[in-house]
Amino acid sequence: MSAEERRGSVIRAAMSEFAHGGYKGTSTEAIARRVGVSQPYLFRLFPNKQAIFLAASLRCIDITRQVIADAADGVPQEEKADAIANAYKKLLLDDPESLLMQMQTYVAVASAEAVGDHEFGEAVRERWQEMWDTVHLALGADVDETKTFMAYGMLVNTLFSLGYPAGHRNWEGFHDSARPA
Amino acid sequence: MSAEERRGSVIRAAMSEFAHGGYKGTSTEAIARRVGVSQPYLFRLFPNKQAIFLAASLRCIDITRQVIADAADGVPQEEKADAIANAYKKLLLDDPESLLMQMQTYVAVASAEAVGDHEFGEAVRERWQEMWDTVHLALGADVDETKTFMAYGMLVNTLFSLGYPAGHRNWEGFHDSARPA
DNA sequence: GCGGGTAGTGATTGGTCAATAACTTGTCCC
DNA sequence: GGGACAAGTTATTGACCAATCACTACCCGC
Repeated sequence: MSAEERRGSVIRAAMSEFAHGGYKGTSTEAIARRVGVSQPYLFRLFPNKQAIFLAASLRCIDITRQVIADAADGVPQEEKADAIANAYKKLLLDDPESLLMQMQTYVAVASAEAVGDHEFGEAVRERWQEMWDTVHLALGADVDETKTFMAYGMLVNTLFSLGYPAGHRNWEGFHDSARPA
Repeated sequence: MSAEERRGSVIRAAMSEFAHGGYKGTSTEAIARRVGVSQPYLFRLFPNKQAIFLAASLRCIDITRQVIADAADGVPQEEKADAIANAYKKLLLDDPESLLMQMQTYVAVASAEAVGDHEFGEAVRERWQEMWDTVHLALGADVDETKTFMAYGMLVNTLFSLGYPAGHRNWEGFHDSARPA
């Protein structure tokens, strides 16, 4: 297998492992085991653990952005907001690791920024902005509407992370499929 | 110093340490050093590391809830939303560790729930619900208004965590004092 | 001045982990 | 068939960490 292909599998494995364990709580050994290679080989493919985490973070945001873009594609303007919202809810249900990795990314950026490391945050912000802009354009480039839409998304993220069960009153008004089991 | 007082200082120290390092990234040694006691003594005051983290999480939510309650106290109904929003933004600026700890709590709950541990989440949800209800009552118990208000709060959390600098277009529409430096 | 309870420490243990260095295997080209 | 390069491994190192155990120091009532 070529190094580039291996890097791809490493990123996929890293997303799963980091999603559950976070940066510190995930060993490079665990990632290597999931990929099926030896642990030291990871350091031939990436300079260090941080680089693997960054790649996983960016990939996670890219996937989300793609889900949004696909959902909005070919849908009449007035239905785009619903289409994106439903696609995002479906993503959360079908692939809960995606939300976990997203949250892990946020705390990792916040922690890095807090100690003066801005490189990691810069890379994440760049991709995150692409996601924001994808939503913005799809919704007709209305600043307030985009902001409100994203705000509800972040609230869903939080309720989902906190494990609020289906039927809880905080979920009133959200579509059924947005609720965790 | 009494054990109860010590527990208080431990929780305060733990909030700072866990905020920056997360659960796995923070050693009990670091907490003990900040408190000024030996590391093994922490395990006389708390049964284990998890219990310290939980106490720090709950305290963090309590503080936020109190800030909200104080801000709404004695303010005319139509100004409460602004008063709470401004007080929350002030909290984020004055005490950034508070947001970090909040985010660490969210990922910790999500991770715990993902592996079938619901006790930690249950304790956090209980306190978080008190915070939600405090906002809900202050804003006049309108379900939709509360939800939108909280949603904007969660978006501010995310933008702040990602370290978006002041003046960035994503912050348009938010009050100046909500922007990180 | 002594007994008991409370606050607190030192030493240790069994385990984990990122990263480096040195070595091996396979393959393709000339 | 040999040389060169890419893919991959084993062994190791130096550091860190949660938790337990046995011990000490102080204070209070009597």
